[in-house]
Amino acid sequence: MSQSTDQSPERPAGRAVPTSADVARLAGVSRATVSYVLNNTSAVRISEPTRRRVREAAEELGYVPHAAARSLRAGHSRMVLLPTAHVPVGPLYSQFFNDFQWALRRLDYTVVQYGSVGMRAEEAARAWAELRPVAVVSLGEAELTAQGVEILKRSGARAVITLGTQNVEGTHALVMEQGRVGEVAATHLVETGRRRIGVVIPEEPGLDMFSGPRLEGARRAAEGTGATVVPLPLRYDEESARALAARWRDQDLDGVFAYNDEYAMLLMRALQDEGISVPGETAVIGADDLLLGRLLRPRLSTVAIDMVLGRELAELVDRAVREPDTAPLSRSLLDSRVVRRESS
Amino acid sequence: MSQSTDQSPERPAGRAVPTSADVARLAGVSRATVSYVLNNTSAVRISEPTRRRVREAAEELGYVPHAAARSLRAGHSRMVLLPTAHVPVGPLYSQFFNDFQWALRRLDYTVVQYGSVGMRAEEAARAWAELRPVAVVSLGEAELTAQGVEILKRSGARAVITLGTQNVEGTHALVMEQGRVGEVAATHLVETGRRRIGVVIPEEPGLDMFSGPRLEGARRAAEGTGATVVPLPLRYDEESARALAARWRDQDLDGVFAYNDEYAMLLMRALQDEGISVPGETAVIGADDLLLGRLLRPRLSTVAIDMVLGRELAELVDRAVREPDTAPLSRSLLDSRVVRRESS
DNA sequence: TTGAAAGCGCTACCAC
DNA sequence: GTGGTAGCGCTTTCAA
Repeated sequence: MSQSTDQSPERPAGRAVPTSADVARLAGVSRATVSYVLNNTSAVRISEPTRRRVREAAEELGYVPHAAARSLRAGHSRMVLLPTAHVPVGPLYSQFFNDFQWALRRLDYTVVQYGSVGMRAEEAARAWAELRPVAVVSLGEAELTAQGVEILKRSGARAVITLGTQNVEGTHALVMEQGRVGEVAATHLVETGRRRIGVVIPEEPGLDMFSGPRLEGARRAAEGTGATVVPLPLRYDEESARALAARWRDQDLDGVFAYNDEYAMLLMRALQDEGISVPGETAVIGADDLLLGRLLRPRLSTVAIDMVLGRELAELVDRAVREPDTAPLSRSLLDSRVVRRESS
Repeated sequence: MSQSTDQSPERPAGRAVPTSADVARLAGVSRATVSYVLNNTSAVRISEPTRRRVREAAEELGYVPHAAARSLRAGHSRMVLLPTAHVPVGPLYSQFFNDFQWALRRLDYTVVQYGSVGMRAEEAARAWAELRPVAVVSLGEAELTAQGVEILKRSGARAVITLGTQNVEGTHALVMEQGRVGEVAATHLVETGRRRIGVVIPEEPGLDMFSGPRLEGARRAAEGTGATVVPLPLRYDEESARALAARWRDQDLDGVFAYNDEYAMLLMRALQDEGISVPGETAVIGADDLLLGRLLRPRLSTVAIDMVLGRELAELVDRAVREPDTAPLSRSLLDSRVVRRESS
């Protein structure tokens, strides 16, 4: 809005952007005919010579239809909006994410990622609503309040789907049951005889939504077994790991679930440097089943997380769009299982 | 296009999406006034009571302006389109990416990521052009031909910026000089007395655009020094690494630049398992300076890559948009330096 | 088989 | 101060 907004006096050498009217003029037909030809409208028959003239004119001018005008006229779009606060990291997640995008594309949706870092929940929801997406799939890092959902639905979104750990009112909640990850890890440690179990909580921001439920899951698993669970804050650097390892024996820990394989590798190295034997004195288990964990000695035990297929999820989105009134679905997106190697 | 496209007979319980006309009706004013108030248009003075009535009406209806209609009217948008074929991996890249998005937002652009996996170059360019972005910043994974650039510019894009390894005609090319990475790595190996230098080439798809230039850079560095460079294809799994290590002595290699730290860790483990001492018999150097590399024994030498600030790049984009006629800028986005630890 | 025209939601001129 | 209204580019009904 800061620059001159009317027409385009600052458009230089390049001639103005061609519209369907330009194509019509060049082809010597009406705009209606142009539309029919370029959209292959079946309800109307256009002679082959006309079709060719229109196509050639469009080609010559480099005509590309204006999506905004089109969806304004149609009254709806097929845009699926994916708000992302942070680009998700990790091969597991990004693989899933690519599949998901690809599958939505195949279903003829336009997938648009909208980075919403540093906006408050409601403000962000308004920004998304301005784009009039047919569906919003929140990846969970971007927060979404009941109020935000209301705004989106009022502005025409036919499906709001949250893909995370929380369960927001009025949405289809696809839950990544992070608790299960902590649960299977802790169960494994308990069953192999550990009694004082640490659970690493990353201090890095943005991970709380995973680490919290994982800790809770671990607590659940320990309940009634006589084992205790101890939260262990840890920054992802060597200094922090060293400090934690130095206090290890004071805390009398004999097992640890280290949030994921990366934190596990960091901590395991620090423990070994401190002279604490793994798995003899302390068992260590990570999560994500990274290849790198297999390269350590001892090889790192881990929780493998099987994520639902992107294609499957895309179909869920499609169904939610087509039948907005079906009961909000709520389903778990991941399954967790222990892969025992040598560190536990 | 597949479903009934006119009006919205399938919109159920929820009343129709409110427009500025609805707000005007409820507030008892004209649509023009609504627009003035909600946009804080300074050229026109509206009485305070009227302003309040309009605001309350908008609030009550849950009115959110329609971005497509707005930009159609304005004749331009402030959308910056970021086509992404694959979600970029690695903390370095994603940090940069987040900064970049955030900075563009601050400059009042709407940042939209458009996943274009599985489209051919020209087809993708048309899809982007339909959205009429003011700028397109290609991350390099999505290919962009001279033809594609032409389409985008014809459809009103004021800046097309490629952020990658290639230099596409007609764009502002921000080059990530991957060659430098290979060059400093190889130089380091040569200077520390290595003569038969392997360069790992990942077999995973999508990495060629990095690995190719890195290999070339290594070749450049070796030139005239008497050292030879040997390309080593490697898949990111233990089997492939084991096979490569088994052939190691036949190839008479005494140093290797392993593409990045992850491949380096994989390979180093395989070499050690094969009884090849590192760095005694063979030096190993990776790239990216991952924390995990420091945890190995020997600690992994690496090439640290300093990426330009996202904010800086966002300003470049802004300038390119405001002055589309300035000479295409071409600048290097990264600087590389060797971090020598124990593996080389 | 083709054309004329209405109208999607919005903003910015020009009257009053 | 406020309202009427044209028109951005497109699709689709209705008429010819």
